[in-house]
Amino acid sequence: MDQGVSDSGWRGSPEGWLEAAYSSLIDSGVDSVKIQPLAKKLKLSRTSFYWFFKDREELLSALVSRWRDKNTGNLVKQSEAYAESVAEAMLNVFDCWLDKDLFDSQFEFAVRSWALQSTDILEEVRRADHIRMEALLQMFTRFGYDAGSADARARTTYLVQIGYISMQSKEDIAVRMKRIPEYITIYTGQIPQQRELDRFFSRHGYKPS
Amino acid sequence: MDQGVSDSGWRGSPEGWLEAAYSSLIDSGVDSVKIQPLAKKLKLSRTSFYWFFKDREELLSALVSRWRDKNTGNLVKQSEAYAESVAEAMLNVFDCWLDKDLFDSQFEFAVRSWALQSTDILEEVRRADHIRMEALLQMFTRFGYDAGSADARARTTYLVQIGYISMQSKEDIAVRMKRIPEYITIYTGQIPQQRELDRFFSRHGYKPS
DNA sequence: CTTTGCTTAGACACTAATGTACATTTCTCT
DNA sequence: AGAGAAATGTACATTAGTGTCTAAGCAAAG
Repeated sequence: MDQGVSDSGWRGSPEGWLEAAYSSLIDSGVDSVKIQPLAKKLKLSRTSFYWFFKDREELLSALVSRWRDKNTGNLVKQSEAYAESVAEAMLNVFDCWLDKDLFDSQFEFAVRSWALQSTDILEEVRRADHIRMEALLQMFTRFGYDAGSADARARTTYLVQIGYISMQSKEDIAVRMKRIPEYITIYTGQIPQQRELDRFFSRHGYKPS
Repeated sequence: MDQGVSDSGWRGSPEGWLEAAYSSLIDSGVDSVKIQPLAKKLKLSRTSFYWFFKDREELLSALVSRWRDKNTGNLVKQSEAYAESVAEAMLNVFDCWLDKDLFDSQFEFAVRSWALQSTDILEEVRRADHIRMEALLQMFTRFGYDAGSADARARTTYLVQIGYISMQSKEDIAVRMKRIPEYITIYTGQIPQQRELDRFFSRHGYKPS
């Protein structure tokens, strides 16, 4: 039977190590994901790690799977969601940038940085980029943009976000919300309806002043 | 007297080590910048390093200075260059993205990744982002955009590029050139004149088919 | 032809990490 | 309560890096 993460006396578990690895990865990069330090944080013996994972490599693979399953999946899903206008469709995509459950920016950045030192990861990242941009391209095409325009707009939408992530800025949600209408206008070339914005704001629990 | 980098029998020099460090940094990240491996590559004794640099830290600092001096300086300069229209001004900025002498993308990416594991570097990167975006904001303001629009456009311009860098894609110059007019249209909201594009293409040695 | 100022290399002490072998503890089930 | 599986810990061998100290090499200036 599944006995959860922290059931009885068992202090370790694959999930525990993975969680610690994740948290180390996102705030200091792959090279900080080392068994000895993780063990210290978890207050476990270093070697007990080897009961759950073959070696460090296996732990890192688990981390990549986690990233792949989360970020790309949700972005594609949001870009395919129902919408009456491009503006609304764009706002669906923007949900990802504001909701940690849909898209984990820190994770994203850490993995991209990791790609610098591993060609396997670089491959993985490129695959993700392609899938995601393709989904956005589809979205713009669906709303009647011609090929060239749709391509540039899809790229702009995606790359601005990747760039933003790469700035690692920790801005207030209100500051970011204020910029949304302008972004929509630039990306789609159309001014969003007030009711579209209101629907978006409300689902993110934001009240414009 | 200054006797250059590789004058007589002297095989090492501060420049030699710095160059090796740079090349290791841009293709495998900071953690690969280690004295022992660098010495191996340079076919020098590991310890001779300490004649030129106090320690590894000092080498890394030299690397950061190099980055700071190059990338931010040129971007600001290009954003301030003379232009008759926003489109032309944008194209001046685009020079950076196409000319390695003006802006080193790989270096940029490596430093940003480094910021993940060092708060000092993060500070440094944030300072650079601020200075650069401010310069672009100025540019849009100069051409009569209102505050909100100028801000979003400056951010878009800058972030798309940072995002692009972060994709580490190695695309053909022709592929990138084809997208330029669309980008200009999106970023500025105005269609660029053919003669403006021609001037831009020509200075980058590109002939549109 | 020797001194002086660079320049290099070898030897040492240290630290932090990896993974393996084996013994031990603790929980679960009968 | 005892067997066995699940989880942990101790000890060891190994590797790759750091920085310091010291002896020696070489090039040009005197």
